[in-house]
Amino acid sequence: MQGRDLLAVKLVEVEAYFQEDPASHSFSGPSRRNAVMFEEGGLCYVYLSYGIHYCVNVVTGRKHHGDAVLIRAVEPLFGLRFLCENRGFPYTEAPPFALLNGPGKLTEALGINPAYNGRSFRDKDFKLIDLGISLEEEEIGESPRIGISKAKDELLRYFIRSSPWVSKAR
DNA sequence: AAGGCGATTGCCT
DNA sequence: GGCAATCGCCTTT
Repeated sequence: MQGRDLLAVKLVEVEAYFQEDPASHSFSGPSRRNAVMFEEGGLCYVYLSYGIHYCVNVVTGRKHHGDAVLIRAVEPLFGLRFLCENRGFPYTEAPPFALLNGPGKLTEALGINPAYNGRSFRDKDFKLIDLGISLEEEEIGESPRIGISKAKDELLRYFIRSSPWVSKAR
């Protein structure tokens, strides 16, 4: 974010993807699109979904091993005005959950686009931070991943049960 | 060179 | 719940 106020969100819903995982973009090995998935963990992988929306992942594996976590929903912490503006929502203190409860929605709100592909989440202006919040086991929901056609039964979607910002079934 | 399809969303019924 | 919108990637000729 350049020349803008701070934007901050909390991750409340994610999905895990692994190299040995038929549902993962990395399953068939490196390609131009998924190349960043095979870099070291801590990088940002952005791809175009359905020719319309961008989705953002955190690369999590070692170099040459294509693992990543898709960010599916976030909760606003700071910069709500910009988040609303980016989505074309009128600003209110309590915006509808539809502002951020989907992988293509949150990238639009945060302004994440293919220019972010390959960036480090440790950059000064683009940082992923451990908030140090500890959750009880039963607070973390598990479910099959959404919108995939392979490995449908794997419970690799994780979400915070108490958060109203998660995208679907809680 | 060409065609099928997807880690989605929003609108319509 | 169904479906159109939309385009780059990947696979196949």
